[in-house]
This record gives sequence, structure tokens and C-alpha cells, in this order.
Amino acid sequence: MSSSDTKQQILDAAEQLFGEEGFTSTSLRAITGAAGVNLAAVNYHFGSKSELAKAVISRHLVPLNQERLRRLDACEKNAKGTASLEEVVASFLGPALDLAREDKQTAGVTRLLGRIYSEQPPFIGELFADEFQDLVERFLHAIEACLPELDRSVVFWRMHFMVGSMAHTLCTNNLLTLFSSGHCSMQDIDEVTQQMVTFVAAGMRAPVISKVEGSR
Amino acid sequence: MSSSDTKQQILDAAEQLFGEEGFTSTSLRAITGAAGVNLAAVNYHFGSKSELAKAVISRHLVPLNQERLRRLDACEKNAKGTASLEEVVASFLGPALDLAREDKQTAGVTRLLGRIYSEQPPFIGELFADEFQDLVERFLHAIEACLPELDRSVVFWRMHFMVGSMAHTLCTNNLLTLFSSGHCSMQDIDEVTQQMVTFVAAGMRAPVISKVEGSR
DNA sequence: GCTTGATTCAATCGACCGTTTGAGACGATT
DNA sequence: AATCGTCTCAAACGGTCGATTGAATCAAGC
Repeated sequence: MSSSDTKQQILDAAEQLFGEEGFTSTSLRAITGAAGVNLAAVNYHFGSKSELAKAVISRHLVPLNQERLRRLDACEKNAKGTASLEEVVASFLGPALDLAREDKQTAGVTRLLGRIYSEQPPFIGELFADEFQDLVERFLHAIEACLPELDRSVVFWRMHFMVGSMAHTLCTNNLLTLFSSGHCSMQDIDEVTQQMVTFVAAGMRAPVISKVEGSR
Repeated sequence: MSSSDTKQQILDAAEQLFGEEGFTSTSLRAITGAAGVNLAAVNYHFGSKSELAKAVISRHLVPLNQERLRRLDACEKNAKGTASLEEVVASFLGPALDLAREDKQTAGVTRLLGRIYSEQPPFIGELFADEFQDLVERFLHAIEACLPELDRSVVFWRMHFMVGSMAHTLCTNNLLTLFSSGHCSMQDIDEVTQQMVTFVAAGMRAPVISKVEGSR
């Protein structure tokens, strides 16, 4: 077994188990056991459990965010300037839901990516600074271009709600299946994407309530 | 120190630490240390760490869901039948955000309640069956009454997105403050509530895209 | 003042944790 | 054939974990 084989086996097993049980609840012994490699291999190849977790997340998060920007570029280019709000929202949400497509049975990556927001191991902070700063700025401007009448702070809030809808769907879709007695599931990713884009775009377009009216 | 004093100290400390660090990352020694009680007191008063977690969550979740239903009843009664969509949505979101009001500095309950969806300790399953089944049904019917043209499955999805926006805001609002360079924060809960209700209600009202149009 | 039940306490249990070690296996290079 | 990195392995390290024990403490009832 070559070096890279072992690294891949560890990454695959860790991704699965981190997604199922969370970061702290998953032991290196469980990971190496599932991967069929020696316990010491994690520290040899990755240095520590935290570095392994970073590697697991980056492996999918970096290409995901690249694809988001690629799709945003594409639809801005098509529109020769300002893309439609639905296209912008779909550029953000679509690639994330696409990850759930191949992942339907195991739900490893899906749950993991949905969970990175609410977990807060020490390494999460730097991850956001590295991977999300540019992304947020690009999408902020794209949405502002679609909705010029909105204050920037309102756009921030609505982007926050968009991320919440996505993250919640990625990591707790089984809950919805339970409550809906099976009527709603992640079987048809295209349908989920359409539902989410429709909801979020409409929420983004909501007229702002003036402060005077809101507080009387 | 009386028996109930010790129980309260433990509940308070556990709530705070579970919210900050998560369930598995928080040790009984950290909890009893912060509470100023003996380590064995947790197992004596609650039986186990899991039972303690259930008690911590129920202490706030049960009154929260009661308040939601109380507010829903109130606005349905005022409207003599069908309440407005904004009122229904506010009945669900308002009480949750109100918890963040007293909690601004410590963020114990807030983060904890936002996290119960994405964490999945073994006891979470029964918790949903016990505490959420009725609630979901009541709000489902209230929303369906406001939006009779929507399929039930669409209403389920949109309720799911509403819960996602709320949970994400409860447990990761510091992230939004970071990205928005401090322009958005949870300082003014009334404003956050209004932002969220506006967004969610507009998302709920979105016209459904017909399947034919969506797939061509 | 003694008894009784409820509570607190220090000490300890076995299990599991992440990490480290040093010896061996393997393949490529000389 | 000997050498040298790269990698794997069993074993062990010191610590922390949740849970339990049995003795000490306390308050209330008689």
C-alpha cells in the first residue's frame, strides 16, 4: 500500500465518521479501524487530529467554493453585467447541494459541511478567514447589484439566512423526512435546489419595513 | 446548600458550557467545577451526563414551545380564524429570539438551542418526538391556512428553511458580526426578529414554479 | 439526644483518549 | 549487496473521561 493510499483511506473514513458522529466524538482509533490502517498513521501523515480535520474539510470546501465562484462568473458573463437574483442564489446553493447528490446513502460530506458552522473546534476560526472571506464579498456585491434598494446590513442578514437554510438542510434533512412522514426527502436533489432557491430569492426580494412603521 | 440549589447550579453551569463547547467536549468535571459542587453530584441528581443534557435542554425548550403555541393561539383568536402569515411566523421565531435577549453576554441557552438540531447525541431523537411533533403540526396547519395554494410538501420545505435560518442565527451570529465588520449583530433583538420574519414570510409566499417549467 | 433519610465528599474504578516511541519492513539508489 | 529514506507496526505513554463507592455531614422527626 503506497503512502497516498493510506492518506486517502484515512481521509475517506474520517470524513464519514466526522459527519456521522461529529469531531470530538470520533476517535482516531475508530477512524484508523474503519480505514484499515495503523493507529499511528494519522499522526505520521497529518500531524494531529485537528490537522486531519482541516484536511478533511478543505478537501471538499475548497473545490466547492471555487465552483461557486465559477458559476457566479459564468452567469455574470452571460448577463453582460448583472445576473438575475435567482442565478446568483443558485450559484451559491447549487454546488453545495450537488455534493449531496453522490452522497445520498452515507451522507458523510453533506453532514460535515452542514455542521462546520455550528461546531467550533479551535481550527474553525482560521478556516473561515481563509476560505470564506473572499466568497462572502463577491456574493455580497452580486446580490447588492440585483437589489440596489437594500441597505448593506439587510443584505448581510439575508445572506446569513440563506446560509442557515442551506446548512440546516445539509445536516438535518433526515429530520424533515421524519416530520413530513416521508413526503420530503433529499432523493431528488434538483427539486430540493429549486425549492431552496425559490424560497431564498423571494426572501431576499422582500421589501424593507421602515423603522418607523416597524417600531410603532 | 439545599438539594435544589445544587441542581440549579449544575443546570446553570452545564447550560453555559454545553452552549460554548458542545455536549461531548464538556466534561462533568468542568461543569461541577464551574458550579462549585462535587463531581458526584451530577450522577446523584441526574443519573448520567445524558440525562443532565436532557434536563438542560427541556428546561428552556418546553416553555419556549409553550410560548410559541400561546402566541399562535392568541393571533388566531384575534383574527377570528386565519391569522396573517407574518403573525404566524413571528409566533414561531419571536419566542426563540427572545431567549437571546437576556442571554446576550453569555450566549449559553442561545447557542445550545441553535445547536440541538445539528448535534445528534443519542437522546436527541426522543426529544424531537416528545417536544416538536405537536408543534410542527399546529404551525403546518396555520401556514397552510395562510397559503392554501401551496402543496403540503412545499410548506414542509419552507418551514424547514425557516428553522434553518433561526438555528443558524442562534448559534453562529458571531460569524455574521465578523463578516459584516460589526454592522450586523444581535444587540437589537427586535431588529433581528423583524429582519428574520420579513425574510421568511416573503420566502413562504414565493409562487411555486411548475415542474414543467422548472425542468426544461 | 438519638435515629433516619437525604445529601455531600474524597478517592478510586476501568475504559478510552491523542500522541509518541523504536524497531522492523519495503523499495529505490549506489 | 549494502545503504538510505519512507512508511508501517505493536506497544506503551501520561491523561482525562463518566461513573461508583463508602464514609462523613446535615437537617428533621420523635
